[in-house]
Amino acid sequence: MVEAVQTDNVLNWSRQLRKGVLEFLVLLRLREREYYGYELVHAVAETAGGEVAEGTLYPLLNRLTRQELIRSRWDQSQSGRRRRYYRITPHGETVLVDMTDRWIRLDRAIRRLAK
Amino acid sequence: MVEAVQTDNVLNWSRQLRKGVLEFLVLLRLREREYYGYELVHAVAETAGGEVAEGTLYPLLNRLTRQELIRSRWDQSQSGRRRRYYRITPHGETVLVDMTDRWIRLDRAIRRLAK
DNA sequence: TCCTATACCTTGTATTCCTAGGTATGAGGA
DNA sequence: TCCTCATACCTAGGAATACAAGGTATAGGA
Repeated sequence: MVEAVQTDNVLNWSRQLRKGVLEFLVLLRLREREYYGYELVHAVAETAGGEVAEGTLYPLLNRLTRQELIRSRWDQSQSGRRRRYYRITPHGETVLVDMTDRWIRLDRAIRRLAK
Repeated sequence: MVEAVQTDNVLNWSRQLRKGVLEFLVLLRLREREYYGYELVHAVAETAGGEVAEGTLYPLLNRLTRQELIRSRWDQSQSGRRRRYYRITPHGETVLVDMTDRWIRLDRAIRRLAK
C-alpha cells in the first residue's frame, strides 16, 4: 500500500524531487559501483559539500530496498569487520534514468528563471 | 527559536535542497515580479510540468514571510476580487543568490555522476 | 588495557507535504 | 434572476521524511 503510493510518486517531479534528492544521490552512487552504508554516508555528503546523518541514510536504504531499487549483501571482509554492501537493481536503474531526466528538465527551467 | 534553526539550515545545502526545492522555485518566480498566491500555485507547477497543492503553497508562503524572505500586500484589483500579492525582500534576494549557487554546485556534482 | 574509528542500527521529535476540506466573490449561461 | 463554475483565499490532520541522539560491536593503535 505504502509502496504503491511511493511508486506513483515517481511520476510526480515535484514530490519526487522534494523528497528525493537524497534518493537520487544514493542511486547515482550505486550505479558506479557497490558501496557499504557507512561509506555511502560520506560519499553522498561529499557530493556537494554537505552532511548526511546516519540516522537519515540507514532508514533511506531500507526504503529503497523495500521498493527494490537496491539490494544488499553482507560481507565480513578480510579484516573480519562486517559490512553491508548495496548495489542498484535493474529496476533501480530504470527509475534512475527517469530521475535523471526529471532533474535535467528542472535544471533547465531553473536556469531559465535564474539567469 | 524555530526561525533560528531555519536560518542555520540555509548554510546546509542538503537540508536546504531536500526541503527547499519549492522555496527555491517560489523565490525565483518572485524575483521576476509580483505574484498572487493562486497564480503562484500554477506558475510553480508549470516550472517543470508537475503539480503543487494549495495546501502546500499557502503554508509555505507564510513560512517565507515569517523568515522575511518575502512580503505581501492585499489588493482588491479593478474587478473587486481580493488578491494577496507577494514579492521578494532584499534579504530574500540575498538568500536566493546563495540557493542558486548551491543549486549550480549540486547540478555539477550530479552531472559528473550521471554521465 | 583503553580509546578511537569503523560500522551497523533504532527511537523520538521536528518539519514538511498533501489530502480534504472550508469560505467568499465574480462571470457567464439558462 | 438564479445557478454553477472558476477564481481566490485559507486551515486541520495525517503521513512521510530528516535529523539528533542515542545504542551495540569490533578492529587497531597507543
